[in-house]
Amino acid sequence: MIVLDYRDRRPIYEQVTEKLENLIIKGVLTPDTQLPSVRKLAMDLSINPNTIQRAYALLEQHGFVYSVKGKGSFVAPNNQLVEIQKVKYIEEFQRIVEQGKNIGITKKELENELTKSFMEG
Amino acid sequence: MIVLDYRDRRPIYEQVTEKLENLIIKGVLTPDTQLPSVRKLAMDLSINPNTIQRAYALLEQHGFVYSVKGKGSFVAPNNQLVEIQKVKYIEEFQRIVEQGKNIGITKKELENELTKSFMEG
Amino acid sequence: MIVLDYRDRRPIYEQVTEKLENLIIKGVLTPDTQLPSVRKLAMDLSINPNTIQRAYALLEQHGFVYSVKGKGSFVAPNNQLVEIQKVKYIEEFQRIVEQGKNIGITKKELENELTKSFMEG
Amino acid sequence: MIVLDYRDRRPIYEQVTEKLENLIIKGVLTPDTQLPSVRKLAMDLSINPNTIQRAYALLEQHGFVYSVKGKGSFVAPNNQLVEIQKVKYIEEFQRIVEQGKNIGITKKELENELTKSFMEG
DNA sequence: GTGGTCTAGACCACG
DNA sequence: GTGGTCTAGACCACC
Repeated sequence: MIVLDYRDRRPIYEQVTEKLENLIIKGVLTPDTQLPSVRKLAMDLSINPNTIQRAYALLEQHGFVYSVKGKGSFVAPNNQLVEIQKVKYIEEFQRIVEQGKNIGITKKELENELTKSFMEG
Repeated sequence: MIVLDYRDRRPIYEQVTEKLENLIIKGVLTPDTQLPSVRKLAMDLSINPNTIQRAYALLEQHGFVYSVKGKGSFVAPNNQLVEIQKVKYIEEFQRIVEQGKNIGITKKELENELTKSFMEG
Repeated sequence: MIVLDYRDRRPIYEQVTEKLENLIIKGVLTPDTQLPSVRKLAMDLSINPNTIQRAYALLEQHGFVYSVKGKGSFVAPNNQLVEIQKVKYIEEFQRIVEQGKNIGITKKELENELTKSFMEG
Repeated sequence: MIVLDYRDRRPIYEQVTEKLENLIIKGVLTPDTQLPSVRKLAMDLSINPNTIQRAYALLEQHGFVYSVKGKGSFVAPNNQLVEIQKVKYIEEFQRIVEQGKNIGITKKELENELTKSFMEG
């Protein structure tokens, strides 16, 4: 379900968080579904439980998950989750566009790339 | 000429490198112009000379600058530098668009953001 | 495993880098093998950890190694590394042959040296 | 007569030395010819006289030149000069061949490069 | 424990 | 004065 990339420069817990968030947003994990336990997921990915713990904490902080002591972690009902996620994404998108303008990229060029990206995928 | 952002998660030497590369690409710093000395720029930004040293080393690696011991660091004649830079940028842009598709962003939304970004700036 | 030559004019971090690259190319260090930690290797060679750090950073840049924060540095799967290395070497070889022609060395002489070198080793 | 390359990583005085040595070995500068004065050559190359001074000192040390106080520097009668030069060169050549063996270069490959280099030039 | 960044201060080679 | 290397020691993020 989740594949880690140790050559990715980002920390493992961030990768795990992102992957799980994507699964939730895409609807693969539906509201109130129970996530695998910290220990189990840690075993599956053969990494340290602390790392999963941290990822789950982030998920909860981001509002994707709620945890019940003694029971486990569950997917939160995604009310405005997608919206929040989108807003954050848009902010990053604008940052990178700004950076592009700094090195002389034109609007046209970016639109072309956009078209290209949305054709194939 | 350069303003550091200590809240930026990236290391300082990377920020300095990027800022200087932008200045070169934009033509503010023209070929064979002498950059400020390692020590002077360090003083101006009130950071350690080693950090600037590292930034300059990166700039040299990237081909934006050539350094002569005992003389100083100079802007390199920019042959295909801008092109290389653009290619790298486009790759990153595609990565982020891909990520957007993963969370359900539509082509239309991104095009709107593009228009917005290019209006103001 | 590594022996430093303090009379060598090249900086230490470069010597370390080269030695490790050779070990990887020769297959002594195989893909995904963990390198000694920065601090340990520094102790073994009785030099400063920063110097090893720099060597490892170079190795990563050259694609010989990938580093994971908190875990360690590992030998990268060597895709075309050997080929790239060879190309660079050939370039340097041509440079030195060119230099030889400048001082009147003949092809014959160099061929003799070649034979000599490949006999002993 | 001499062209400097400021992007060459070697120090200027070494470049000057090498260029002059080559001119002497090739016979362009014949024994007892007077070299340009330190100040004049410095002016011609628009570099610091100290640098030329150092190059001339090296040349004298290497035996390519003898200097007469108050008169100037003169090309030495090249008795065994070429031989000494060759010996040094051969040593370096062997070093680089050795390095090639370390990364798995074969004798055949180097012989091919040799042939290539001596064809064109 | 690991890798990575930064500072402070020294020293070298070069011009 | 310049760039470049190295040491010593600190701190951070990560596992």
